[in-house]
Amino acid sequence: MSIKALKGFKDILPDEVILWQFIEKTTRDIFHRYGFEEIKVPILEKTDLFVRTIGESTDIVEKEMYTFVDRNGSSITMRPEGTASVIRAYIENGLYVRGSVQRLYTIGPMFRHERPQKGRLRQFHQMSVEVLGSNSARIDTEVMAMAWQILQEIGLQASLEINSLGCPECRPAFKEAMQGFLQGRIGHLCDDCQRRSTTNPLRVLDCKSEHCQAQYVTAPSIIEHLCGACRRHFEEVKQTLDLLGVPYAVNAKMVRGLDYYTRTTFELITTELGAQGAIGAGGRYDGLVRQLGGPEVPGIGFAMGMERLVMLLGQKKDGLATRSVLDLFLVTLGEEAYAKGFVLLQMLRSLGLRVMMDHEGRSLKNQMKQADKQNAGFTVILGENELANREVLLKDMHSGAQQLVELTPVFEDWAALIATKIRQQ
RNA sequence: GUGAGCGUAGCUCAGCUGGUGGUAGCACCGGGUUGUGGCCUCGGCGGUCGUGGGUUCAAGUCCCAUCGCUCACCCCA
Repeated sequence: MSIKALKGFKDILPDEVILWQFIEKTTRDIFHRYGFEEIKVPILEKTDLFVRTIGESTDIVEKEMYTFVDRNGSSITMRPEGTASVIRAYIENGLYVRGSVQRLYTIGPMFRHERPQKGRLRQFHQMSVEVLGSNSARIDTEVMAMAWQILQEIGLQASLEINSLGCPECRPAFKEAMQGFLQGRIGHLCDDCQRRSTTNPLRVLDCKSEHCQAQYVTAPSIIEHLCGACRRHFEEVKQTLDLLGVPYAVNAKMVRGLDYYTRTTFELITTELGAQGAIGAGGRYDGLVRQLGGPEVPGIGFAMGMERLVMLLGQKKDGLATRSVLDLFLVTLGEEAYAKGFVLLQMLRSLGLRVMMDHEGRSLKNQMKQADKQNAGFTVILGENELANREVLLKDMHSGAQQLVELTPVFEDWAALIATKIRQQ
């Protein structure tokens, strides 16, 4: 085996795909129930799109993007996240209409050149939603309630943590307060926090060092620095979450990695995934559309990591991962039966049955084994005797019971007769 | 980018202080039934011990390098 997949790029094999399909189907269904429509956007975009939305000094832009020069010399990037592309499409296609609210979702791969580890890949997949055009705190709540419902219906445990990052009105004051606070104890902080205190003072709150966290107990709280409007917004979000019975915890120290967030931010967190606890995250980004050259349209969205959901679901291993099943395996004996069987096979498929047969010239016994391996519900045995008598032997593979099914002289009717018989069982 | 651990059959792994690669499990193929699966049983296929160099009479085992994987840091879905 000489050529292998790239580091951080994974094949998803059939057994695991079953989990993916279950999650995707469940999630799509919920998206639709909440009035979301699917949008498909390109995987490649101009580099500038991500630089301008995600933020120049974020880790994603600084060192994680798959960026290269296109044949015409322009810089293009494989998307590291979905929101930027969706907003671009929203503006470019004029999806905004005065007073309208768009609910969009998209599912697909994202790319970040990071060092892979448990729950972190270079190509990973997200299901993400965006609501564009509403300032209402109820939208924030709806989006979080939807995320919560998805986990419920998939059958996963996680906790919802929320915070408010304020707006351009109130954040500068908090940033200043934070810097002042850090200045006073800069010598007691870890190297990372010393660096962050100038580059991105809010980030220190995320530090995992116990020593630093001990310092931050008395740090200024963003929530206490919110302006009146942001405060009222956050209060309404909390109240309406309570109203819907969605459990959450306020985490005033939660910071997000993308620069565009304003007001409400949230994360769905699990402790069962090693170091990668976030299985979904999002927030409000009220200035983003305007910043990209669109109208003054507020937005909110979130993304869930497919691989992390799949991993969690896989860990539960409660028999959900049943293999795909064949309705019928067609067993033939002899040349003539094989020829007739091949035509019958196609006719049965046209009638909607999942049917397979053997082309390797295996013995009856071996064909039965194949049927078993494929998890076939039934086998139909078509041999010389059956052909002569115009009948087939239908065997229920679970009970082992078998019966003769009488056919007619008209070959074209056989498939329908067999299909009917199977559906009666 | 930094650190640690691990690379033996398609997969999961034994292999002690160096002394001929395991009747190992799963999977796969075939027999035990001249037309019948699962269970059982018997047999078979299957390995450049990641790669290259070194030490040694002798290296899967020790040393060095290299590649790969994994986990963690950073950051994030």
